[in-house]
Amino acid sequence: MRVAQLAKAAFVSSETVRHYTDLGLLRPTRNPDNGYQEYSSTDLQRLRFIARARRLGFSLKDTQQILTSADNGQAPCAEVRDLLSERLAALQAHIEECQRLALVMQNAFDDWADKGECAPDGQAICRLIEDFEPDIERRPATPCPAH
Amino acid sequence: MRVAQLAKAAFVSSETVRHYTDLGLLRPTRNPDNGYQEYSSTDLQRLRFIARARRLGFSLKDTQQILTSADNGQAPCAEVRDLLSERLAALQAHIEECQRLALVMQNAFDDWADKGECAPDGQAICRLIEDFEPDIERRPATPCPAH
DNA sequence: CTTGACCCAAGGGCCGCCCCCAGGTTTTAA
DNA sequence: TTAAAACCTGGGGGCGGCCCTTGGGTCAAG
Repeated sequence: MRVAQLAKAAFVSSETVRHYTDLGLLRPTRNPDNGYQEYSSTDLQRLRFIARARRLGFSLKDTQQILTSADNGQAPCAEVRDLLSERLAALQAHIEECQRLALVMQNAFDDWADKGECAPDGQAICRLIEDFEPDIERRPATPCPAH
Repeated sequence: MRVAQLAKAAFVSSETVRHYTDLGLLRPTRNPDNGYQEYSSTDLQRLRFIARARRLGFSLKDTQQILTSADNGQAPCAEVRDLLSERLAALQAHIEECQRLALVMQNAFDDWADKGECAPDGQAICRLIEDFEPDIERRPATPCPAH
């Protein structure tokens, strides 16, 4: 199979296939006539595996590690379980951080409902923001402004 | 003030100050003797403004836009309110997506509690993952694996 | 006069791709 | 048969918001 066929069979883009190939997650051979990449059914299995792993919340690096274990004849199941619980915990922490931020935003929005416009007094930039300091806990800023 | 002093006064790193300066958010002058950047108290005000805006969930680009409006003598309040409600909506969508993913992960984890190890049968990579296909809705993968 | 704390510019790295270029190949349709 | 459309290649840049490194120059305290 060539790039586009493999991509279609796994519901990903050709660029994604090329990206995974660059990372060494897929190992096509070369057609010596034209230099094209030739993917086997094993590559398709791996690609589908990667796509599932991604949908399960694993990073590409996680997936690479799992594949490497499997390539070495290790059963990666224990690793997979551990990794998943780590990723899940991290995701839950992330969600909580996002929720805290959402609260801060909502509170600011509500507070601002009353206040009028800044007069451009040459001093302040925008009092809405400059007067904002709800709690002094210093968060490291936007966790992830929703791609 | 020089970089480190400004940074300290606004509780950010020197690299962040330099980064904002590169982006044009801060406009120091040059000390001709040694080439050092010299920041004014206006820069400190701007930097604190930026830090607050970031804590409120605005992106650097948003903040840049707000600062530009203010520089042009516009009162940016209306803009700020609109922007905040957009960002809040996006953040809530992001949270919901993360929550869906967390559910998927939790379900997988629970399902796997029973299943044993993959025998390394030379065929499967890891049945835990390969047998995973809870619902066929194709999510675009990890939303944001918690930096 | 030497430490060590600071400053500079320029560049790469993170993550997971997407998009563009310029040119070669293969497939399809007129 | 040929021309256009659709594919392929490698290499590069871009996104966001910094952090870190390299290889220097500068400056305050002891």
